[in-house]
Amino acid sequence: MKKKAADVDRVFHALGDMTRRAMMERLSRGPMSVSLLAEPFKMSLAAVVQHLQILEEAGLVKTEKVGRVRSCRIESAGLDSAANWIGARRPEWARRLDRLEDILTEKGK
Amino acid sequence: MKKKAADVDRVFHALGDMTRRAMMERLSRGPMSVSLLAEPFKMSLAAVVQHLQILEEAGLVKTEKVGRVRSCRIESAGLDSAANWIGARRPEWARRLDRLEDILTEKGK
DNA sequence: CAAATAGTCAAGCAAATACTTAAGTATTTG
DNA sequence: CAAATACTTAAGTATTTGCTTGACTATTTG
Repeated sequence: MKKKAADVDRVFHALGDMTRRAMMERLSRGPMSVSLLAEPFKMSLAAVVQHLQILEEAGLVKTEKVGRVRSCRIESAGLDSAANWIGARRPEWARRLDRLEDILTEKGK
Repeated sequence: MKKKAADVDRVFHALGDMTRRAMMERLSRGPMSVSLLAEPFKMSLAAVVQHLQILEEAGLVKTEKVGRVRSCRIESAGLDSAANWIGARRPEWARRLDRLEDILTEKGK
């Protein structure tokens, strides 16, 4: 159940890029095809696909090709491993505050 | 209270580098001087300081110079903004599971 | 079945990044 | 006060990265 360091590395490296984070942002609102995903970006489709590959290798995105269209969606495994890494490095008192905040927010919602 | 996109960018960019994450890992076990922090890395002290600057600009590390030694420690502001970004993009069901896990873990400790 | 669609692949280039070396500045310490 | 310590600064190099272009492969659609 332990995550390998190399996996965490891929995840953070992938999220280290502005464009790739924007793609995650887009995909977090629902799955879509490669060309629809690429639409708002001022770059070639090939470039978008290259970013997509990096996200996929990091376990942040899962894609599936049906016919001639490849559908992309967020895979939470990657984001989970990033969240865990951060959680483990944050000082204990900060984590406690978060938990408090979670509880308070729960009520508000 | 809202975080600027540029701030989140700096944080993820900073954490996107292997060496810088290793530094965070080291600092998460407690504050230390620059040269002690640099010790396990096979690179010049100057290179370590450059990484340190990036971490500091991202709000991930705070440093203070006393006499001739600069002391470094983790600052949770940066990690918080990264955690928030991830939390916002993870599908809702994943976040709920996390909260459940938190509650369960609380008992175990 | 021809044209359009949706992506794939590979080579190459320019900018960003990580790292080095070398010389310099404060601050201890013997 | 001289030597050692703990960085600091600047300039240059080499690698990595993001992106482009152009040619190519499937899969629809009219």
